[in-house]
Amino acid sequence: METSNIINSISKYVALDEVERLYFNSLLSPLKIRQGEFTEHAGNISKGMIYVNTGCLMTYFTDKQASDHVIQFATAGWWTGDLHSFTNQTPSIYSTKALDYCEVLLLPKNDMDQLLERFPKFERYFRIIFQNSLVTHQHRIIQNFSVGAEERYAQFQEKYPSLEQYVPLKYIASYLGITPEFLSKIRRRRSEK
Amino acid sequence: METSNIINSISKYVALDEVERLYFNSLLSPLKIRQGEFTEHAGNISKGMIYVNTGCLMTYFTDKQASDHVIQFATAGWWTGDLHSFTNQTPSIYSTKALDYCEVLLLPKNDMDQLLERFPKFERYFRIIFQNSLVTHQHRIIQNFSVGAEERYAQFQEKYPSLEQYVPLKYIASYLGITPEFLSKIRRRRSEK
DNA sequence: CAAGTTTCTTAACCTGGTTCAAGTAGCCTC
DNA sequence: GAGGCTACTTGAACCAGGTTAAGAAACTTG
Repeated sequence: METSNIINSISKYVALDEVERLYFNSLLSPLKIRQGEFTEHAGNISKGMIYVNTGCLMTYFTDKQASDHVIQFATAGWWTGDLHSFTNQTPSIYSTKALDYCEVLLLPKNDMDQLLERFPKFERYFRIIFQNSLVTHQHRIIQNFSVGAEERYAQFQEKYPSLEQYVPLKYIASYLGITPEFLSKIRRRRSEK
Repeated sequence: METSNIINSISKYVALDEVERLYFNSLLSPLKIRQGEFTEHAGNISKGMIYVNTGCLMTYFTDKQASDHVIQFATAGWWTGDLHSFTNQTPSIYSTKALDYCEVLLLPKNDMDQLLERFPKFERYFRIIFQNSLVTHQHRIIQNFSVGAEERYAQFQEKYPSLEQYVPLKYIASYLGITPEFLSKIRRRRSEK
């Protein structure tokens, strides 16, 4: 069943009965996305929150100089999307692209609103998800200020060991806030030790 | 009444009845903090989430080279504290210091747990607070990568116009991720135009 | 497998921001 | 109002990381 992963994940935080499970399932649209395709595109309004079942997506921001900045990779078990556009239903500043063949579940804004209205239990789940994510984001901001690119790269590898296999290095560079050229330099420097 | 601000703030997101208001009030400890004093100290376990009624606090991280990095300023109407230490009741890596005479409300972990257990309505409030904060943090990460220090400073002034009056420049520099010396240079460059 | 496209690397040069060291200016406080 | 803090500024030397341009691998797709 396509939604068993997410149900298991939610069950770690809140206990769901049969009615809740079925209702929640009914709100999710399973999507299959080929490598290189987009689930969200900057300029459009977010279609919804995206839960990743398999594969890997990245969401990134394109600045005025037309260079991209990766803000998140999402693999199995993660939520992704543009939270601001989702919340306010305003045009998104981010795009989300599949780095891989992906199977995801889409939860549109209206459905999420109804879900939370009808079963406040899910408020708890999302509160915890956002709370944890917030901690991670704070930590990332600090790391970007207080440690150099080489160490950030090492930490990235430690934290997401599987990612480097199938994410192009240039996107990892972007996530780390450096250029692909400089990441190359780091990798070289390191291999010489 | 010391807790009227926070009640008003919550009421923007969820409607509270008299029982809920009274119970919530009973969980909050009002604290008066003199300038320079700490509400939280790195190494200790978080005492709770802190809601600012008046004044201004900053929370910062001290790295291995003993230099400080400001992650947040909190003025009236904001929550602050170390969310990671709060959630997991593990020693904090941040310190929170009053830049000013402050009046704050403390919500300890146990009390928050009980509050959420008893009145799930509050889950919704905190879910929204964290969700919004997450959007802000994502945005800050991107800005740090995609725009230079001078523009970041300009954005900071625009976003928090009142702050510069009573926050020392060195802390603003730290928040922006630059040295006080470089902020000085930026200010000079700008005043010459 | 040949041709085209994208990713990754290398190297020379450049720049935004740091470091260090000194000086100035605004405080408290006695 | 003199002495001692702490905040802020200046300038010179320096460095982490960016830019540009080119070539080498690695993957498409015909």
